[in-house]
Amino acid sequence: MRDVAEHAGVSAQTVSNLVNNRLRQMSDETRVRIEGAMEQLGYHPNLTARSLRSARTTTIGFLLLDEGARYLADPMTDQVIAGVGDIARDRGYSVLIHAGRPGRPDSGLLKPVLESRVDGVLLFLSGPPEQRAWYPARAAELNVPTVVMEEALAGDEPQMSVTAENGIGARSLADHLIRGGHRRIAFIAARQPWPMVEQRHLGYREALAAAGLERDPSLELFEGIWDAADAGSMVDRLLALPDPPTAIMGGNDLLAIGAMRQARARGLHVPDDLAVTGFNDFAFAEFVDPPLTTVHVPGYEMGCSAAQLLIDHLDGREISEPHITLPVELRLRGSA
Amino acid sequence: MRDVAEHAGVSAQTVSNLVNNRLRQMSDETRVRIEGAMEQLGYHPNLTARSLRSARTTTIGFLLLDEGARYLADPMTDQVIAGVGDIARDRGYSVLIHAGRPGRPDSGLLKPVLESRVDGVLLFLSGPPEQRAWYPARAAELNVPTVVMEEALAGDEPQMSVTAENGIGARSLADHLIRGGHRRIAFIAARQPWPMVEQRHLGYREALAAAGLERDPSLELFEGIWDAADAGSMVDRLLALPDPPTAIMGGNDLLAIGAMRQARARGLHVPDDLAVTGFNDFAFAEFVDPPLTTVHVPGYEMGCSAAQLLIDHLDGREISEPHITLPVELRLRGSA
DNA sequence: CTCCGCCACTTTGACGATCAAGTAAAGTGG
DNA sequence: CCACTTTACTTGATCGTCAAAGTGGCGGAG
Repeated sequence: MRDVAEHAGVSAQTVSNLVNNRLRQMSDETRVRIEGAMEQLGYHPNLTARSLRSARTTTIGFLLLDEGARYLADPMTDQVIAGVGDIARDRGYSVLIHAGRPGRPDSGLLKPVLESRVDGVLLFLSGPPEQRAWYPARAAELNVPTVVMEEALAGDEPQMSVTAENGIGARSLADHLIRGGHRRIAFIAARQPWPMVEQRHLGYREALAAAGLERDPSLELFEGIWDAADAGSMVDRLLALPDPPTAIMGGNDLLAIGAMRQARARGLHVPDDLAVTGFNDFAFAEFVDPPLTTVHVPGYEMGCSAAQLLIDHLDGREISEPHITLPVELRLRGSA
Repeated sequence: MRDVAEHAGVSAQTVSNLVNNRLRQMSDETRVRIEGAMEQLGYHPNLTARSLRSARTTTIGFLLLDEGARYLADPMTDQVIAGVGDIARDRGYSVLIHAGRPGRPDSGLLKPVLESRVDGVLLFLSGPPEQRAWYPARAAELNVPTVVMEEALAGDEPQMSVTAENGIGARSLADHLIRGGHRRIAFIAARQPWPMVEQRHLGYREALAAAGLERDPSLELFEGIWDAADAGSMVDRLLALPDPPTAIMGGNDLLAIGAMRQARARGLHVPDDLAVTGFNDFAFAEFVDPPLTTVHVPGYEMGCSAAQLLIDHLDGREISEPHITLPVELRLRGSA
């Protein structure tokens, strides 16, 4: 910047003013001269220096707490990332992805915050609720603007949140099964709890209760790592029960697909012998055999909303509603 | 840092020495005192300042050039991101995601480089080859370590590269079809070219040539934006030909699935009336109906390799082979 | 007893920008 | 013609860290 200033015969501050669009007091002549110098020298402002001085990085953190890369590789998450990326690009922000290891809560996940590399964060958590709670609390302590993803907050926390109507979706899925005559309905998910899947589990139980069906713990399985193969072994265990289920609700589409495959491998017909439902409605749900009955969750829109919320906050804009719950949509297809 | 120093009764430089593990000259007593002060004050070094001073950001850029969020939302890309994220986390690096708009090549994509926010970049390009070429060239000009993804480089460029055996994969897929008696084989892809898909297209043509089959341009369609619906309309056009194809190779799995669906909608049986193949072997390929014959591309491993290559280079390690081509694997299933 | 070298620090001065305050010159009103 | 405002800049300090050079005290060699 000093070079540019010298080249244009002005002070560095004047160059800074131009770069930051403070043109209220600058002659066109000077502006043109500086622009020429910048062009000629191939100058671009150093964002690191700017960040240091101004204490703003124009970067938001996409923080994932999860085993291995499960969460990051989830076909739901990439929709969210796409939404976040699009909004961030339009608003002039960058996105820093950082993954933390689960286990005892510690600040590893929040490293980018502690190191002052981001202005705000999007939090994707997994694990038991009492462990998850630690992170937003710590973020509040660190006074960093935070959007908690996929978690329904009570509304009195300092954070913002974006989620989908997971409970409602699961409930209507279960209602659909119950209307179809099913009385023994199983719910399967992975060991590592994802908040949005917990909401689905809750919706499932509510539907059972509302229909006067008793809850059977042996029909609720939480095993494996969100992999189709894990669904297979859970299906085996369910079908080996003395009174096996006639319908299985998968915590997400992947488990549903794994379940359907295992059912077919065991000679069962879906949906006649065993109904199967998914959740998320990822791009391929309608192409599997039979087409998957699932709930459409607007991942891309969730990413957009979250990024918008966070960036609006960072830019000091008014935020009308800090807790967003996006609607879902039942997609009845062939599998249930 | 100054606060910590004062608290511990030493100079800031001494704290810096401890933080950077320069313990050669430090009494245990002092070390313990400083550690106590850091703990007590909740001190964490400011990475922005460190970056400014040391001209290193310990951040790598994941740069995507694409329309909307197609590339980012591709089920292949998220595998790659997962791999990159895992390696980066283990090596102490962060990942900055930045998307650039396609069109006339400009430095928008390389903004994080120009602004000195990253130490090196992973380049995911799309568009015509002559436009793509601009970016690695510009990156070289800017002297930033670069790994070009999904593109087969000649080997004399300053950049590194990671790709998969796309040509070989497509070739063996086409060979399989030809062995199966197919003589009219179509190839469909999106309008916006992705490098790895070009390699596949090339492999397809090589296989035809090797089998003595004449190439028919009306069987090679490039339309839409990598969406299943686009595949549908391409299938319509192909089947309306006077001499329609008996097999369709999709540029990726998504198009293949869209093609299968359209074929079925028109009352055709896959694979008997029309054979369909995909590419990538994303998680759901084996669950569609019929299970998709495709080529397995190791997305996660590609991400790992790319990140490793780049970070090894940044850390000054010896790199034995800067151009990596990972093997693919033919997955013959039911669709062809 | 002096000198040297080593140890365990301290001091100084960037890195590249921004913020806050200052100033010369030109313009305006009475 | 003077006082005051506006315009178009400039100056100096600072953000948090790290590299390089400096310093005081102590032990051992000569």
